[in-house]
Amino acid sequence: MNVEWHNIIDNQMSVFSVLNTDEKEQLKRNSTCTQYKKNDIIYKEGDKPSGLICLSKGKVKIFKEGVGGREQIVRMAKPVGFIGYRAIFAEQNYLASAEAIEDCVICTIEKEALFKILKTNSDLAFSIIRSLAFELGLSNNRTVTLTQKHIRGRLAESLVFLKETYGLEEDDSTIKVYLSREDIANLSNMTTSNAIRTLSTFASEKIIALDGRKIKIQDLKGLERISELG
Amino acid sequence: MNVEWHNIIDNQMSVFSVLNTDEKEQLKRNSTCTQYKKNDIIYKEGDKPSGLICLSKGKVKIFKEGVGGREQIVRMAKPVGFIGYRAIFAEQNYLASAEAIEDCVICTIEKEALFKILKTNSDLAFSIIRSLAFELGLSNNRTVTLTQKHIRGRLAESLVFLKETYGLEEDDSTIKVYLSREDIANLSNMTTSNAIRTLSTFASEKIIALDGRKIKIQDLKGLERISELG
DNA sequence: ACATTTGTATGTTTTTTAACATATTTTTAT
DNA sequence: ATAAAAATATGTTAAAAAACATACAAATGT
Repeated sequence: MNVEWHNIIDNQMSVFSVLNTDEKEQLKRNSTCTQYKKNDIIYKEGDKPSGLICLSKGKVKIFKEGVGGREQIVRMAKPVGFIGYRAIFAEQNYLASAEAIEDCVICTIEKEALFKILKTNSDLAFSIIRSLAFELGLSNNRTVTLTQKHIRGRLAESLVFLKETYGLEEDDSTIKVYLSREDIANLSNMTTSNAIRTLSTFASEKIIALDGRKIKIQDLKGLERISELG
Repeated sequence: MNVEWHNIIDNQMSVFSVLNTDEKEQLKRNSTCTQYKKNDIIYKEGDKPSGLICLSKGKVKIFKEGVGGREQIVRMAKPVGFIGYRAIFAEQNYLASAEAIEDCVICTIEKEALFKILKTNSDLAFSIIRSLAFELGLSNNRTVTLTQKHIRGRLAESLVFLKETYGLEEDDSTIKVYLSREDIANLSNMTTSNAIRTLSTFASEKIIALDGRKIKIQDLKGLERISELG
């Protein structure tokens, strides 16, 4: 627990870096950590959030079910980051579901303890306001991208997005996340068939190289060009 | 100026209702009001926000330019409400443009004055956090709707959305906003031709009645059914 | 009052993408 | 180890929506 906690709270990148020792101690006393296996559901659309979920280890997809149960991924989370923070701050139930795409460790901070500190620490409030506003910008961008770009543009953008979110392996070309073709399709608003087909086309054009779920980016500039043109 | 100000600050619906008299006075001293004519641009994608813009009178569309300059409306603002608050709180430039679709009166609160009060008033901070989180939920919903529903479903949803946002005229059926077919198309992610065509179809099915830009909803239940089915 | 532009309407064609079908490979469970 | 299930791959067909073309009406400027 302590090591996970250190990861979340004391991390330089964390919004909690603005808290003092006492405040951190308070949050810690009101938190619990849990482990999830790959493919485990962390929460489902419609559930009531009990606290702020922090991802300490592993990767998580956040998705909504649309027309006919068709899944749209709206966010890909990485450590250290929050999951489901929109619902807790909007004081609503979850509007999306979260599923572990790798084994994960998450810590949940109780809502009351968090809100109490939020009430007195304006730096934390500013941090959260900035995060939500930033995320809203991303969401509006995604709306335009997914509705206006063609299949190749959407897939190219998703690959660039995955590279920027999770980074590259030591070889400096393999995207550091291993998604099913179906997940790639659900991220890019297309059918699984079309994701497979278009990935194959990119591979035949030497823009990427495929090896199972491993995706190597061979021509980043080319990929970005396809993404921009739509 | 005073009447506009009253409209924005003292309104029950306003997030500023949590402020005390002194705080309201502070904001007022650091605000300016301007008038805009129909079709005037209030700000453009890429501009730097100078303050928090409050819409006191009139209606405004917020839109992004996508592939090939194609416009996607991401929000429709009404009085009393904010415009461009995402950018100011994310501390970014605008990611969308705002245009008056009617003659408008707007008041701009200087960023420094607003942030100063935000620093000391945690209720205001909570209000803003809740608003941003709520809006993020709407944005994610829209992403799924616009990508997954078919033309009829998207248009039906837009009409219901416009009715819920702006309400109905005294006749209890005419939507209280007068948009061009092009704007309706840009709200619903379709071409102008398809918006015109599908509106005509709805009219021939007696779901709506058209008279110029006036849209009467004749069968709300039917419209909602089409929207839900996609 | 007239010409010009802008908005509305509708038919036809073409492109894009989903749906469907069917193998083949890989993973998982027993 | 082997059967069953899931994931991947690719070809074909069908449906949806965009693009294009053209006509007409309404608003606007001179």
